[in-house]
Amino acid sequence: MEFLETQITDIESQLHQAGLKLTPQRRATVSTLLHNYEKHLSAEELFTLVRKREKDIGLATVYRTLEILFELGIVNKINFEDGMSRYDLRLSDQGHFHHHLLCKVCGKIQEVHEDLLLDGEEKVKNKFGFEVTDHRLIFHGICADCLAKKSH
Amino acid sequence: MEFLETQITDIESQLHQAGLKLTPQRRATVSTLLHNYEKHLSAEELFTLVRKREKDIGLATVYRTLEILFELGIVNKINFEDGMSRYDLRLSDQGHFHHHLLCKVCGKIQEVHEDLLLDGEEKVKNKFGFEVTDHRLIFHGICADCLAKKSH
DNA sequence: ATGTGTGCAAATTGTTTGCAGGTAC
DNA sequence: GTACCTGCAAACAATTTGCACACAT
Repeated sequence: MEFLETQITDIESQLHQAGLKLTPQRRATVSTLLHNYEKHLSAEELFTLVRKREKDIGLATVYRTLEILFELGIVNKINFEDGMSRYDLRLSDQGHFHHHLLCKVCGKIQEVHEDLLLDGEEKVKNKFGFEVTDHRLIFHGICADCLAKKSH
Repeated sequence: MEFLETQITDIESQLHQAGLKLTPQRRATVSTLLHNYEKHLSAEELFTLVRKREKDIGLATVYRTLEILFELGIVNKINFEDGMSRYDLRLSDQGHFHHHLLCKVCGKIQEVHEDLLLDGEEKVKNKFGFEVTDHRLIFHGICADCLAKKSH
């Protein structure tokens, strides 16, 4: 768990570099995000969780904090076509090989930490002169659990 | 341009198979989509274009038509994180190797029709037991034009 | 004192829905 | 006449914004 504290300190200095503060509300938000990094929370879901710990916080602040974290490149904003944005921490050690599997039966989201793009970014650079800074890769399909249930 | 008529006839029979009709409003919507297939229109943008041709149509109908086309797998619904869904025809001849480059400077969206995923779907199947039916791949970055302007 | 941050409620925006009527087989 | 479709306006839901106040330097 000291691992999480390190991450928060890290984020705090990134905020300071941008002339921003890590207020109690922001600390609670970031910390809750860190504790649920694999859950792909929406702003409202995050808000309900944060509020359990920090009663003095409003939904707008959560939105504003997420926007800041997004601008600083600390979180990714991902849309799984379910009507709202979901937020995903970009932990410094996991590089940017981070994709998703979205099950269209149960809605579960799994993470994939392998490089499935291989030299895709190179190809794009060579062929289109396009300089890649980030990407979104979501596979839609049916997860192992749902496949098993289907063929019971 | 008969190419487009063929596509519409094709879509018409897919609708009929589902017990649905290709009404004048739907025809105008589909046709406008076909004529702008590389533009990644949002529902409202499409609506304004359609209305030029077919005055007797409402925004709700465009949304309903797009929803039907999406359910039938005729269009993809893609979110470029700009606050609304955009719609992309899945032309039958281009397979499903269809990715996007999103320039964060000028907002332009380019299409990539090469297979950048290689055996990615295979890997996902083997490692996670996840059966892929579709995917979304968007590269974020800076397009050639904006790179050129930057280093003028 | 200036700039940054806040909660709350109101405003905004993309999308969906209820409804009364229209049309095709 | 049954099932599908429509436009319109109202409803809805996610997100943003205006504002008056709070806090730190």
